[in-house]
Amino acid sequence: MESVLTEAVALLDEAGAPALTFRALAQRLGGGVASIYWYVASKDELLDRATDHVIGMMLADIEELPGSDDPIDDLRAMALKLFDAIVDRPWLGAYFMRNTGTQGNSLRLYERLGQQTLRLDLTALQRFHAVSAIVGVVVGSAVDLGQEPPQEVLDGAVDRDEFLGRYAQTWRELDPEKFPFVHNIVDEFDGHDDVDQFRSALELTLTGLRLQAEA
Amino acid sequence: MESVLTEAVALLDEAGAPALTFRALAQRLGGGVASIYWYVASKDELLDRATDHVIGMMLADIEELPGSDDPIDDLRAMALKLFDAIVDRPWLGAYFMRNTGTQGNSLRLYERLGQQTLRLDLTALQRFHAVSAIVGVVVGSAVDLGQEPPQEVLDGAVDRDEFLGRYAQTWRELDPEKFPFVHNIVDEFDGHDDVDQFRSALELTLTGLRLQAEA
DNA sequence: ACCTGAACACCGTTCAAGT
DNA sequence: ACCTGAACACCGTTCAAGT
Repeated sequence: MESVLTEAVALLDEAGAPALTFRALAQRLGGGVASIYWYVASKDELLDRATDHVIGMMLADIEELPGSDDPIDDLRAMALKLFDAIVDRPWLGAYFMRNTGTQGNSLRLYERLGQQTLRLDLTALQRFHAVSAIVGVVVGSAVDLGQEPPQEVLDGAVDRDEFLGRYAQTWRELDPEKFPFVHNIVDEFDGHDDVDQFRSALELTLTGLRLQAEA
Repeated sequence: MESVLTEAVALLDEAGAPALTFRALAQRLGGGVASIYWYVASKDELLDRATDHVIGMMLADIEELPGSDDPIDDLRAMALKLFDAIVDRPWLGAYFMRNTGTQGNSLRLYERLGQQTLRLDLTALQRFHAVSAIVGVVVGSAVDLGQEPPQEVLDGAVDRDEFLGRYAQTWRELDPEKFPFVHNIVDEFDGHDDVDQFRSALELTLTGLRLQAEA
């Protein structure tokens, strides 16, 4: 069972979600296709368990964080750790936090984030919404990451900066009258860093949260 | 071509992403499977174009909004319209704003959101990040919506409140020592409204943004 | 308890051929 | 320019059968 999940995650890491096939997995495990059905009932369950498996590792990372006297600083540190893990595993974007409700490591992670809000002067409803918002920021960025590489970049035929630059160029050729915003930000888009984008989005949410807690 | 997209969207609306099949689509169009390949080069392109098609309708909705003297109020109104549209089409969650960079209605929508930030006292970088953050909140909530209905609810065998209540019950049975946060918010989770959750997440981001613009 | 081979139904995609 | 039937390679899943 353990090795089924390990190899499933390895396949996902190596070539993304489409690479995780019962046949490919069986071959790696040196067995038949149908054997896997003894461990999981369906591909959905395989994906769920594989995701839960890596969330378990993320959870271990997060529990090692030092912690501070500011719960919002701690939330930021935790969210950044999550983001880092998703950068390393873009396929997670599609499955991360899919089943918070169901038992397992997703729930433990959810709890861990939520515990920081217990240290803030908020109502229970505000806490529930705050954690949803933070998870939402992470998932929103994760989805972005999950579908960014457009095959040419994966092939190494063209690097990310060149790819962004190409898009930026088509933006610069748009009518400035009709696309004033795109023209305003195109230089920022060109060569931008995903982690900066994530940090900013997170910061807006955390600022709003801090204000709410101090009100 | 137009009818290909219309029927594709109809299939997606009726039974979600798995229902959109070249064979199902061909049958609806009263033709052969291979015919569709004269209009689109692949299923990915079909999905992209179908998504762009509905984003075009969302864009029309958004352009009808009255507009106010407060750009942040306008951003909130636009984001809520987007959320409403995604509630009606949960399958959008997986594809919404997947290709902002590429031409089409996604880019126009992106521009439209961004134009509101031009009315705020921000740097170009802050504007770029602000719009990403808002889109992120929408996408984050959209993904949540896209995977919520767990077949029993779709079948109508059990309604949403009952489904949430069942989860809430398993949460209440967890050890309160290990899951203090979950216990703190379980009553809020039970029977919660998705739109409230979205509004709160959006509000935190918009509050942060307003503060940034006034700094 | 754990594994297997072989089949089934379904899928996206291609291609040579038609009008 | 537009459509077709038939095939190909691949997929998740099942099942009767083995150890």
